[in-house]
Amino acid sequence: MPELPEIETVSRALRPNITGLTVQQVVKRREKLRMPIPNLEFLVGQTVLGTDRRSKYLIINFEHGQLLVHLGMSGFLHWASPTDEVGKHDHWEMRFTDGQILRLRDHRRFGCVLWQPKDTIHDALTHLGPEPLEEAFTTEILKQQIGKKGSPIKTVIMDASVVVGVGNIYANEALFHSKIDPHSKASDLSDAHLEKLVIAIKFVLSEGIRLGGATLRDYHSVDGSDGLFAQFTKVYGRAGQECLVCKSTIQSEMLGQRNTFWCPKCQKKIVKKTSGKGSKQKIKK
DNA sequence: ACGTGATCCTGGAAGC
DNA sequence: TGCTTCCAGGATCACG
Repeated sequence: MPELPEIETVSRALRPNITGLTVQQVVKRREKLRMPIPNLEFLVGQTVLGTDRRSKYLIINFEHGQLLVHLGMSGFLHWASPTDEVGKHDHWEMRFTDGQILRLRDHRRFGCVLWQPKDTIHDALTHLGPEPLEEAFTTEILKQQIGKKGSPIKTVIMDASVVVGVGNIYANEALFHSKIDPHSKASDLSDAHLEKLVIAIKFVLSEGIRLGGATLRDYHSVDGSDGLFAQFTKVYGRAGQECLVCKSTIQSEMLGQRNTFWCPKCQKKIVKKTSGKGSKQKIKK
């Protein structure tokens, strides 16, 4: 389940190895992932200038544009040599003139490969909200993005048009760290709550990156990755277990079709009271 | 305009 | 043991 920290980790790891390589061949073994893979034969002879990330898209830079690779939830890139066997779910690859092959494997096929010509923005990226780890992502910006949205705050922060890169695991964890009940209506949050939430989102994503993408749970288990995942999550996947802070039982429930975990004691449901003149924020148990 | 929920896909876990 | 059912997830689309 690659989320923002995993993509950032992949981008950083890939950069020194791929930069400067020249494409010899592009091989498409399956036409359709989540979206059709475009024909990219025009990349032959072009040299990789570097890698980047926008939202959960890995960006591979070329002189005439950018290759956007989304790993969906089960996708990953791996290096191969010409003699390596092609896996059942190796759907696409770039071969370079030095003999290395970069393969996209994605058994659930939720990923996609897109091309974005220079100085244009692909349709898939136009509606995206701010990057959570940039300084420009502030309490004020989050407040603007939320506007009058009355949905549960957890659903709202997972909406990529509000802020990108906050997947289910990080949404659960960020709400735990900010002590906000996931059911709270987004528009009911005060500036103080939003400030805590912004700090928590930045914190959990940064921690994810620091741990090299800790949430690679159903990833091919490289030794120790499971341990990192368990060490990272305070509420996600811990329904029925003790809260690590207060020992209350962690609750779980489907919210917005996603499994949601929270501590009923540490996390308070926020309800805005609109009695009489003006409105006051009140924290309700 | 906004909110909700179905859909895509498949390996592995859980249940019978 | 072997079969079936369920679950995970992000993005998109249809509908109310």
